[in-house]
Amino acid sequence: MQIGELARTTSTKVETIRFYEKIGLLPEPGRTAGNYRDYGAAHLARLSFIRRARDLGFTLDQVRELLALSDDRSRSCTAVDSVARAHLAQIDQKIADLRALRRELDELIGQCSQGAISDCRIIEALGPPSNARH
Amino acid sequence: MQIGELARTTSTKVETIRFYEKIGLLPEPGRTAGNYRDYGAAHLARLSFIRRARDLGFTLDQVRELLALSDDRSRSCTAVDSVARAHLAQIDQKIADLRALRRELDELIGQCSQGAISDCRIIEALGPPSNARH
DNA sequence: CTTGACCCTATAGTTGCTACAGGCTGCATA
DNA sequence: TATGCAGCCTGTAGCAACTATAGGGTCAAG
Ligand SMILES: [Zn+2]
Ligand SMILES: [Zn+2]
Ligand SMILES: [Zn+2]
Ligand SMILES: [Zn+2]
Repeated sequence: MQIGELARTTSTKVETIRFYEKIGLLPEPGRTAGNYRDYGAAHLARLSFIRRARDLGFTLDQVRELLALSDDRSRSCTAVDSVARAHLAQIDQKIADLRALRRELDELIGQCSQGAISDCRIIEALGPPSNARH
Repeated sequence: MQIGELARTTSTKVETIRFYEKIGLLPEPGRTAGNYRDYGAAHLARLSFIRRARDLGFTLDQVRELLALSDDRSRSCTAVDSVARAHLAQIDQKIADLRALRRELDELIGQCSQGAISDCRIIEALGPPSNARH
C-alpha cells in the first residue's frame, strides 16, 4: 500500500503521514525499488489509532503515551484511564472557559445600539478601563 | 512611560508588546536618548483595547479590524456588530464541538473496566474500525 | 515517447506568542 | 570611580500540529 492509498483510507493528508513519521509517531515503512513508502496492515492500524485519538482531541504527546501503553498488552489499563480522564478534565475546562467568554460577548453585543461608532458600547467596552464595566 | 511599566499596567509581557509592534498592531512609539521606547496615553489605550479583545477570544486579525473600525468614529457600528456576532458564532461552534467530543470520551471512559490493556475498551475503541462503534 | 498522476526531500509558512543570546543604558551603592 | 544589576535593545529560534510550496524522480497508459 502506498502513501496515497493510506491517506485516503484514513482521511489523512499525505503530508500529515510524512509528518507523523518524522516526529516518530508512525514507524518508518519499507521502501519499494523506486523509493516509495510501502505500508502494511500494522501501519494502517497505528495511523487509525492516531487519527481517532486526535479526533477525540488528545494531543500528540497524549497519543504517544496511549500508543506506548497499548503496546504493553499485559499491563493494567489504569494508566490509559488516567490519560483519558485528564483529557476529559481539560475539555471540561475549555467548555467552561468558552461559556464564560460567550456570556461576556453576548452581553456586549446586546448593548450595541447600531448607531455611530463613537457611541458603540462594544468599542467603548474594549477601550481603556476609564469607567467600570458590568 | 517605558515598556516595562506599560507591560505591568496592561498585564502584558514585554516581548508581546514588541511583537504587537512588529506586526503593526501597536504603532511605533518615540525613543528616548538611550533608544528606549517611550509610550504615551494613546499607546496605553490601544494596547488595553487589544488585550481586552484578545481576552474575549478575538483573533489578531479581528482585533486589527475592530481597531480600524474604532478609529473611524463617525461611521455606523454595524460592521463592529457583525465582527462580534461572527466571533460569537465561532465560539458557539467550538462549544458544540467540544460537547460532542466530551460525550464521546465520557462514554469511552465509562466502558473501561480497569483490567488488562488487552481488554481495555478505550484502547479497543481507538484501534482500526474492525467492528462498529456506537 | 510523452503525458499525467503519483511519489520523493527539504524548507518555509501558519497563529500568537515566548524564550533565548549577546549586548546597551541608567541608576544606586562601596 | 568602579561595579553591580535591573531593565532595555535587536535578532533569531522555538512551541503545536500541521499545511504548502519548490524542485525534482517514478510509473503506467496511450
Ligand atoms: Zn459583562
Ligand atoms: Zn455598536
Ligand atoms: Zn460513542
Ligand atoms: Zn481500560
